[in-house]
Amino acid sequence: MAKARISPEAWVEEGLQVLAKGGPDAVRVEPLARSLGITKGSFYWSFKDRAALLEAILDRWERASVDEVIERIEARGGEPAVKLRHLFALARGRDGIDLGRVDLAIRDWARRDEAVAARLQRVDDRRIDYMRSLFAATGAGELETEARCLLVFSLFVGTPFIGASHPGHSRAEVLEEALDQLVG
Amino acid sequence: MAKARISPEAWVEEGLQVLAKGGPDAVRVEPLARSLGITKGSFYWSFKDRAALLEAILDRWERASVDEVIERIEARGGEPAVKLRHLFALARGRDGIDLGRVDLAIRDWARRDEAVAARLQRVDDRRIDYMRSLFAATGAGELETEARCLLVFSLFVGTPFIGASHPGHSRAEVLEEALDQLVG
DNA sequence: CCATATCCATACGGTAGCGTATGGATTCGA
DNA sequence: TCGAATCCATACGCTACCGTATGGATATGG
Repeated sequence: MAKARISPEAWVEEGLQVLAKGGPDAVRVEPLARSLGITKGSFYWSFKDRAALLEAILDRWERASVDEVIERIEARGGEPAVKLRHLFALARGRDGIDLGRVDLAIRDWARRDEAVAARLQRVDDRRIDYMRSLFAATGAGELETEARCLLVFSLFVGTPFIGASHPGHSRAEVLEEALDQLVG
Repeated sequence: MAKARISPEAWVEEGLQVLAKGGPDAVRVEPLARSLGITKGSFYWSFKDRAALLEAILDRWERASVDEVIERIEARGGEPAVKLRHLFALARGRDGIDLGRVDLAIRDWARRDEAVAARLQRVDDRRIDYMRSLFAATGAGELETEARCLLVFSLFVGTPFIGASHPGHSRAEVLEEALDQLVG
């Protein structure tokens, strides 16, 4: 759209949007250029090739979905249970980009790309480390804590994938109840 | 590989494998033909086009991952809690094909294709209906039951997506503990 | 004001897959 | 056994995208 000059970050930002909506296979240079109202000549000035863009997208995702999220939660403070719910909400979305969808796309992507899988493992470890520290403050057993981490995390990951309905209740209600059972 | 003639089912079977490994974008006619040791001339005899194959793949998945699974569980019988664990295991894999991976690929696919989303919703509803009937037999509250269904289901869906490790415990251990907390 | 670095448009060759057309091979029924 | 139906190979045109090359436009500092 904008006739103005495009920064490398703009490619990454647009790439995140497309990744969220269509998966990594949909992140293509020429369509991206078209939706930015520009040609790919610009792209190959800023990036070596398509792979370099995907790298940059993953970098941006990692920063946004771990560092910045934890930073915000800690800045806001509160009880561990509050922080846990805050974590749940904040990891979903932020600013313009839908972090939840990006997250899902990357999880699927990781299943067929080792480098992405390694990066995802690092990200998940860091998130669960943080979650564990919050659960630990509530004084639960070790294995029990681990199980709750997995439950909360899979609730976070799995829920948006699930297409079922709950007769008589909204998904939000059921989610709320599930979190109650887990974090009190 | 086989020089022999190829049945339409063989295309679907191979398509499921590829879908599980690489997602719907990887299900392409010519590569599929090559891995079957044949050319696409055969394909366009049995199928109208690529979309028809994807349809057939989804049909096969729906039958295998709902009807056949529930059928087997009921045939085997047992306590509801046993059936729930049985369901958990059986929905993962069967015969040659890795139903768990297919499931994940389709979930991601549903995020960008309405028809697939509708079908997934139908499948998930049927699975959760069955699960609800099992939980109901344990005499839990309504909303609590609904929450447990969502938790078990998201555990099923989310776990294989999660790349985190659990210091001191294996994933299987943690999963076992989580299921204990949910179904007893 | 001009020279140079920066950024972008256009054109090109190359690859991969889709769907069609056409004819050859193989199987099957009468 | 011999048509006829079934199944498959090959060749073709078409589209979309990747990455490169080259030159034009635009900014920027001296």
